[in-house]
Amino acid sequence: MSKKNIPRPTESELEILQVLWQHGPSTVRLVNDELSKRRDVGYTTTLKLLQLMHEKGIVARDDSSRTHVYRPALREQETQGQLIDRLLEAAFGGSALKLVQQALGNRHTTREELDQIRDLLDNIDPQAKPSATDTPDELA
Amino acid sequence: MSKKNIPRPTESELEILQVLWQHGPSTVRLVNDELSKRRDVGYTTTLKLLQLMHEKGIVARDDSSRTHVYRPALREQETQGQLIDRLLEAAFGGSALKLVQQALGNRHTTREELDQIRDLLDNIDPQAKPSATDTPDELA
DNA sequence: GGTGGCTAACGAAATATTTCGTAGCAAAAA
DNA sequence: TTTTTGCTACGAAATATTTCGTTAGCCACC
Repeated sequence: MSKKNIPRPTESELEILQVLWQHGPSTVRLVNDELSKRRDVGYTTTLKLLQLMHEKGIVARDDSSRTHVYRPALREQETQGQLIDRLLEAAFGGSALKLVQQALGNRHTTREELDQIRDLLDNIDPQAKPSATDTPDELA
Repeated sequence: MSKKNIPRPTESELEILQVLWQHGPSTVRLVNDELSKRRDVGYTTTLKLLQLMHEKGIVARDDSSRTHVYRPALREQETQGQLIDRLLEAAFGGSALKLVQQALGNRHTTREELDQIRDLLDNIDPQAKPSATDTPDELA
């Protein structure tokens, strides 16, 4: 029993998850206020969504007091990872390279961010030299 | 009139688009055969999907002969770019950096791919040295 | 010139997603 | 205590997505 029921948040659900990830445990009111900053959405719509997410196990809730408090039941990184996997399969034929190229290519990215990615690359593969000769794969 | 009706392919539609991008103009039969390699899907299901995609303008078709031939009406790169934008907004709060970190971090990527990404980075920002001092932004 | 094999066109069901209105209850305010 | 306010639960509509069955036409072949 490693990974079975992988919840697949919908777009609306992700919107809410982001609020919860960012603000921590929140009431319906708070979540709705946040969503309302971006678009027009009714209170009961947000409530219903949170209730459905609760049923699906996407969020947990504390209903000990009259005003319930919801919190994410999915970890941000893990969820993001799954979403990338989905997109990778759905649109990039599984090639992470293409995805990254696309993400960096057609987009305005600051030099600072580019540097951070370079650091990341170096951490993933400390052997490889940035741009010049490759280290031989086999050790004699 | 720059960008208005941006078609948003569903997951099934993307599956089909990938086949078309990969194989070029194709008959329903061919598309369905490809899809069938991966999962169980009826011929008329694929047909219907292609017809709907045609209505939506996601694919174009040549129906001059009895057996229609479909081809993508969306460019692969452009579509992939939009999908990344979507995901960026939906799950990463707009941070391309986080997305790339996630894409590269929790995944098995070959050294070759990592090197290609390094090249990409150098191309995007030819000024920056891989890790050392930054070039001053302003010219005196 | 009838039959079998393909193909497109519909119509429709099953499911998933999004959005609210209404009702009932509890707590706070008047 | 009455009124007002705020919250949850529930039901249901509107829409979008996925999946097929059925029907009818075309073509090649026997």
